[in-house]
Amino acid sequence: MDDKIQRSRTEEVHEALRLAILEQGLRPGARLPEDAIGESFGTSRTIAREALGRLAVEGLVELKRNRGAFVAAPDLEEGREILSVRNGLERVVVQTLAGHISTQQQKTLREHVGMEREASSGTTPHRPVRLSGEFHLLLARMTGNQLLSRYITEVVSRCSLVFASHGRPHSSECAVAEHEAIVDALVAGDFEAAALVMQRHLDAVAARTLPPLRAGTDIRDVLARYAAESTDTRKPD
Amino acid sequence: MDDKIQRSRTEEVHEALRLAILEQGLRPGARLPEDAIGESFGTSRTIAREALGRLAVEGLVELKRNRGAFVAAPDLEEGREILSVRNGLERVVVQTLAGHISTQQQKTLREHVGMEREASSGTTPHRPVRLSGEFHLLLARMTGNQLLSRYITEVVSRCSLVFASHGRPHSSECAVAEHEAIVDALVAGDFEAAALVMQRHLDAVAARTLPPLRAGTDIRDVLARYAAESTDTRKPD
DNA sequence: TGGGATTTGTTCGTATGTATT
DNA sequence: GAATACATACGAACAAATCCC
Repeated sequence: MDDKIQRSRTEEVHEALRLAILEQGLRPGARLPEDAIGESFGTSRTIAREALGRLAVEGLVELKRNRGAFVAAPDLEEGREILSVRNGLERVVVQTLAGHISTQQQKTLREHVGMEREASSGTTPHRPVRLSGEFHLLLARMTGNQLLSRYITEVVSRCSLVFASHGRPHSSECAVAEHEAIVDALVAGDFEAAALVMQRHLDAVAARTLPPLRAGTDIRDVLARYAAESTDTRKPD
Repeated sequence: MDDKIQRSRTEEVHEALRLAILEQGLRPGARLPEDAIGESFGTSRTIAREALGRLAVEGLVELKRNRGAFVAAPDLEEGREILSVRNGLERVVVQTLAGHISTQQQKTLREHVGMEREASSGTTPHRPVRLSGEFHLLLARMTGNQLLSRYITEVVSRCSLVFASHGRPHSSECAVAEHEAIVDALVAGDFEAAALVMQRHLDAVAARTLPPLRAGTDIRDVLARYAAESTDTRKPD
């Protein structure tokens, strides 16, 4: 018998696709035909279809009725929405964690930040970005709150997608320092301080990646925030 | 041709099942065989299966490998986790809304609270509960933030499930007064005040339904929060 | 322990709807 | 504007796993 846990075929495909999207092997807007996916993974359309369905729930792919699946291409307005939610969730994380960091956990966090620092001087392009995201996932998991972990995973993934769609390569050095400050604050145990550092960190990330709104960018991106003023939530298609 | 929007068969079943679970037509722990569902809705297993998959992502049903689907039966620890997350999300809601309530929106909210007040003196058992949940959904939708709406929908649903599993019938009169206070605070535009009222409201809800933690409760519920210190997230099955 | 009944996991074929020339 | 090409929506049947007697 296998000693690795039996994982459904669907979950395998789901995870693989997810990685491919986040690593930008599949770019935002790319088509995802069930046939092609099934063939790639040596399975049938049914599995591919189910995996796509779950990715759609997570917001990583967009499902268009009778037209198929596409890698989600969130616009800047959507990016701001996601960051707004993420802010609230990360606040819960630091609230839960502040003053309850074990020495073992502290060690784990310090080591991770160390890896980030190393990677930041390396040449691989998206490795620092991935590590940066994993820092937040690490924190979320330490809360022991499964739902919180799931949501953080989701918003971090979607943030990556937003950056992939609109961000230009940015130096992530400052992010490392900010992560360090977060760990310090959590260990110190002052919740308010930790919350503030976290919020400023996320604001900084946002500023680095969603800043422009300058001339030359897609006009629709600019208009979106004004269109959002009207509170209708239904979108015709 | 139909003038109502074409909705996929899957979505119909998904929504119907969801309602059935929330209205407690299907009790927590109940089996959900694909066959039976398909037959009930006059469709095949494929549709039922997909609907169940999505409900699983939302946390309303639990999928056991090769054993089928069951209505989720969250334990008290899970209930606290959900409420913790919900607290953070609702905070974002009031943060976004405070001071930005249009007169039309105010009217809508007042009317809803009015309905709640009426229903609270009625005899139907779960109607006040549903209305109470819908109040929060209403607020979430008013933010215009789609992700936030989705998450709030999910946590509100799961809270209902927690209450269904562990709550005893509780008078919801006080909840109406609390909802009123929230609207007042939002209209007044003081975010901090609104956040405080919202948090106290959720704490009150929690206290009414998940109060114990006294001697005699399941010890594992108490220990779980300490066990969370160790950061392993995998559960064997 | 074992075998039959039941339920899920998966595949593939047909119908339907959308985009394109 | 109609016909063609293509991809999805849905369903029926087979294979494998689990449960129960």
